[in-house]
Amino acid sequence: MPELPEVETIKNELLPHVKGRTITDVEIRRDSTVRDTTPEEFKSCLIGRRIENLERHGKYLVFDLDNGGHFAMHMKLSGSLWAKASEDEVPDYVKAVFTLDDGTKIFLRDPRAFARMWLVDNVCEITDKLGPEPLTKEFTSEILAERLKGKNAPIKSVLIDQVVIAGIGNMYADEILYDAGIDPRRAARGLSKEEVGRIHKAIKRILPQAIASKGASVQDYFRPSGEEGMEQFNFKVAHQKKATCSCGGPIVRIVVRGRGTYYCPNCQK
DNA sequence: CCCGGAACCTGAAGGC
DNA sequence: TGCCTTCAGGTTCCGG
Repeated sequence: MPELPEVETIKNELLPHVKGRTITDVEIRRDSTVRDTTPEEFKSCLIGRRIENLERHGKYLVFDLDNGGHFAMHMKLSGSLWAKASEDEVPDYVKAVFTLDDGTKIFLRDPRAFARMWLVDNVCEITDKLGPEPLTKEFTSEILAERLKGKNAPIKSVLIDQVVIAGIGNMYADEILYDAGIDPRRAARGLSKEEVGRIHKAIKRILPQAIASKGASVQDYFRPSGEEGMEQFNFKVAHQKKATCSCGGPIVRIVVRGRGTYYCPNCQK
């Protein structure tokens, strides 16, 4: 599922295909993909616009347009963007197609049909709802401690709350807590300063490593080339059904606040 | 404020 | 083998 490292990879790898290109056509194959406006208005606002840049905010991908407007996408569980020369084979489960002035087609592929896109006047509409970006210099251990302060919810739930930190989802939260050696059920406010420091260090290690691997292809994540990411092969606990930890103990799946959670009871206290 | 649950979706996995 | 049921997951919204 696209989390911060996957959306960052999509942004990085899609950019050379779209930067400076003008949108010549938009096809919406499933109306519910477009939010807050009609597919017709969405199309008419995009056709003829040049794409100046791409931004990632948390798990959101934002296209900057030459008229100062933007449109945003959220891949939710199974969305991916494929860039193809026009006559190439077409992926399945396509919900929207963008044609560019050099003939490139950008396909929104989404088997679960949860992905959404919408027009955005000001990027603040997106960033105002999000906590800090975890990979910035400003995101220190002290800031993390501040964000966790007073929260009685399990640390796993707090880490995936986009209001607390932007971009961490279910699978990376599991990997981060394994790396930090913290039981996912621990109350956030009960963590010591040293333990918060370990989580902070794990965030700063796991997310860049996943970006270097071009994301993790579990479920339906693909890069714009159609290739898979490689980070899933580095997972220690996430989605490791019936696996054994390096300590010799079993990886266990539990449910934390309704989310499937993998961890090692022996290594995570 | 905090929490739980439903809704949105449908391919895949599991049960019989 | 094949049919049927259940599950997973991010976000939003509603209700207690």
